[in-house]
Amino acid sequence: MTKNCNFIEKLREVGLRPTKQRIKICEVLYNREKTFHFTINDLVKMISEKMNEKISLATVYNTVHAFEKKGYLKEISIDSHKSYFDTNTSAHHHFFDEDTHELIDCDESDIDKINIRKNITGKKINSVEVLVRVASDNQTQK
Amino acid sequence: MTKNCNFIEKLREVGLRPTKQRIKICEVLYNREKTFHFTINDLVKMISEKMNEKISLATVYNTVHAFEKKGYLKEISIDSHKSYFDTNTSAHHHFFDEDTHELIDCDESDIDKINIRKNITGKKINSVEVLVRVASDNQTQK
DNA sequence: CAACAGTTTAGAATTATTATAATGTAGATT
DNA sequence: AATCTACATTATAATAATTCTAAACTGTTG
Repeated sequence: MTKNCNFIEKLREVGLRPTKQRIKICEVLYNREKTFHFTINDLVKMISEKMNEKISLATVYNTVHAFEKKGYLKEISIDSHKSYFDTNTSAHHHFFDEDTHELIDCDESDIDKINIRKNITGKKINSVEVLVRVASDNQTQK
Repeated sequence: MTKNCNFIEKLREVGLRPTKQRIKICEVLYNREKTFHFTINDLVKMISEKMNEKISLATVYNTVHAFEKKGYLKEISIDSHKSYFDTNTSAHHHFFDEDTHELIDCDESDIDKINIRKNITGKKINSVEVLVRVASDNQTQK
C-alpha cells in the first residue's frame, strides 16, 4: 500500500500541486495491485461512493487531464463520445469487448511488434495502437 | 458517375427503403472516385451546401447508422466525442494527423498483417484496427 | 389506391465535456 | 505565523454531439 506522502512527492516531481483532490484521485487510481481502465464517470463514482468525499466533476476532468499530460494516465479512444483512461501508461494494445464494453489489456506477447513501413512526410509517429474488437460468437458483427 | 437507380437497387438489396434522403446521401458519399472520411457534421454541410436540399440532422444520423449497420460505411474511433466514418469498408488501417485532425488511409503494404496469438475465451474477433498517430516533428508529443 | 410499416422531421432531451467566475488553498515571502 | 500570489476547486452555465419523441409523411404491398 503506497503511502500518501509518495503521491505528494510524485505530484511535486512533475510540477503538480499536491492538493487534497489530486491526492485522493491518486489513491483511487494507484493504490492497487494491477493497472486498470476507467471512464471519468467511473472515477467520479469511485470517489463519491468508496471514499465519502465531495469532489466537483470539473475537478475530476481537470485532474485527469493534468495527469494525462504528465504521463500518469493514457487516454484510449474506442467509443466515440466516451473517453477511456488507462493507468497502464506503457505502450500496449487492447481488446475491446463489444458485448460488455470492457477494455482488456493485450499481453505484449499476444501481438507482434507492428512495423510501419511508410510514414506521412514531415510527421513523426507519436503512437501505434492496435484495437482488437471482440464479441460473443453468436453475436452479430458490429 | 453512378446513376441514382443503382443506389435505389443497392438500398433495396440490403432492405433499406430507397427514400429521397437516403439516395441523396448515397450520391454525396459514393458518387466519387476515391473513398473518403467524414464526420456527421461534414456530411450535413456537404448536403446543405453543395446540393441545396433540406435534410434533418436526425435523418443524417439515422441514415448513416443504417448504412453502417448494412456495411456501407465503417465507423472509426479516434477522438472521443467525435465519430468519423469511412466509405472504404474494407479492412485497412489509418494514420491520424494530430495537427490537422485529418484521417489518412494506410496502404495495405505499409503495415504487416497483424497476428493475434491469443484471444479472449468464448469471443470471436470482429476487427483488428491499427491507428498510427502522427504529428509535426517540432510538435510536443500528445 | 388504400393501408401500413418504416421514415423523416423539428425540436426537446440527454450525455459528455469545457468554460466561467467566485472562492479557496499550497507554498513562497516576509 | 501572517501575508501574498498563482494555481486549484467549485457550482453552475454553456457547448457539442447525439438520441429521443411524437406527429406528419411516404414507399411498398396487396
